Amino acid sequence: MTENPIRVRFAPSPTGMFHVGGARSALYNWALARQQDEGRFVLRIEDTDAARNKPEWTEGIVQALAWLGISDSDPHFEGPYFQSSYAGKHRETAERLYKEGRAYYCDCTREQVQERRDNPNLGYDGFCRDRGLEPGPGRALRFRVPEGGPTVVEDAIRGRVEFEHTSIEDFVVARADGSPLFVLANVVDDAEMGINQVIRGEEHLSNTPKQQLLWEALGHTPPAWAHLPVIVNEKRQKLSKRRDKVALETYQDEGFLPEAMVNYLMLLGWSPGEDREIMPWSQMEPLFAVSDVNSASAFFDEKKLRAFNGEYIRALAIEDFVERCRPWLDPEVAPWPEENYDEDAFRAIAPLAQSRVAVLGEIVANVDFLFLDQPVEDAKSWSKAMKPETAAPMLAAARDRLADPGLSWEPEALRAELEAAGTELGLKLGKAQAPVRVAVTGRTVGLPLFESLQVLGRERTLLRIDAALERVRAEEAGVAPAGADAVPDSGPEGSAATE
RNA sequence: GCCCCCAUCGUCUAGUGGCCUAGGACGCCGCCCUUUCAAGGCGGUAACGCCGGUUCGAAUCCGGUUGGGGGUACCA
Repeated sequence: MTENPIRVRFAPSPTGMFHVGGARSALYNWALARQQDEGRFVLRIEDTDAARNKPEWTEGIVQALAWLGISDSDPHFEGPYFQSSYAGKHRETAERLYKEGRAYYCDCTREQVQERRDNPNLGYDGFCRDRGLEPGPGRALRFRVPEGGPTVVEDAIRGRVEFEHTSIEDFVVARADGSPLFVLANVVDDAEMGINQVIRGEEHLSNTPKQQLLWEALGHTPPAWAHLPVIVNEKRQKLSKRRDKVALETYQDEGFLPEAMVNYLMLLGWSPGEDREIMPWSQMEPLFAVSDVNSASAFFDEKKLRAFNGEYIRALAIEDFVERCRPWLDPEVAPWPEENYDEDAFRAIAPLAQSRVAVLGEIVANVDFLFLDQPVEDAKSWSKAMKPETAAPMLAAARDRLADPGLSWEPEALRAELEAAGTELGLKLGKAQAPVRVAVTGRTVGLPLFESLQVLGRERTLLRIDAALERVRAEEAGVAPAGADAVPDSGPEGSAATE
């Protein structure tokens, strides 16, 4: 279509969070810019709304992009530019539009506009079109939409879209105070920055005929358009920051890998074909084409994202996995006392956790038993594992066997002991290990038990089994568990004890 | 209301007139493996919204219909 190198742009307004929909748009734009040596991805911060414009938010945008792999140090990256710094150009253009008769001043108030609509289907009836009003207080500048003929938008994703001019009102391009509106500023900036391909969300499709009219009025060739389908929630509504989980930062905090997020986002409306899904960015980048983007809205399925994330986590080299877990092990956020953390212990157990976490944040619950003074208190796990008939004898037997000073503290030996203890009580290993697991980790589910015990160490294992045994016996005797670590728990535990 | 967009398994999609008794992935279900939970292996469930055309032939083309969605600001 164009021989000139592609220049696309990503133009978010700084709102304090980075929307996943914006992330997908950015990625699509980025892929196109990267496909050509001279292709450029222009970042423009639309900060005209002074109310929501803080420097740190811009920083957040740059960081979020970098997280996705869109680095401002890449030669294909240009900017950031700030819309606010083009205010002069915007006003100049508005004035030019007026001087050339393409726009006129209007002193109608909002109420008058409402009253004046002769056609109930159109917002403004063009009352001031030919009144020849001069610029002045209270007068907004409206674009004179040409009479007759439709404006045809050629959209790379949707094809030809026609808008009859009778359905486009004379829209305001500059407020009474002279400040430009989005529709104008956006066009002026895009033209100024040489943007020749606009890829953005479908919510902008209805702005497009107005913008195209503006491009033409200004004597420029409009860019090629592509309107991406919106990303929706389970109710099939556009993802909104008010009610939906849309902030990229949230996913980052939970432990989603950028590789997985990028992979998933790319697939929301586009497919590399050939039944391929898990595919690194480097392979998708050259394959991507806007014309292949699906036109139907897409549901953001976190379940599938998690599955992808798990895949990527499992594919990590163990060293990498350990490093990536760091942020959640940080003393600032970890639930255990800083001095309890043991790097060697973590590294020893990490391989077992790698295939068990779907998001990195889950690493904490998997290893906390190693670093907490006491295992976590989980009433459900306790009542499920500490069955009155078997828990006490099992714990006692386990204690006796594991306390044997001659026992080699290794998974195979530990397993053999617990298995034997269980057999004596008529319990299969599955049942036999449960009380021990809960005594030691606090939970019924977790990493393989014998390796866990190995890393935890003999001392602490025995201490925890003792404590659990004491508590079980106290509960069986109908006495409320005493001691500092006893956590009162009514309902489920009481009923379990009477079973 | 009006303008515009959209429509294949629950979800994301492949499919561009015959290769489709519609393929993959996530989810879900079952089995295997198994110390819990994962992971892994095997198998299964499940879709072309509806009605008309066009055509020898339609998931694919056209019209309508229904149902979703987006936009309707002196917001971006």
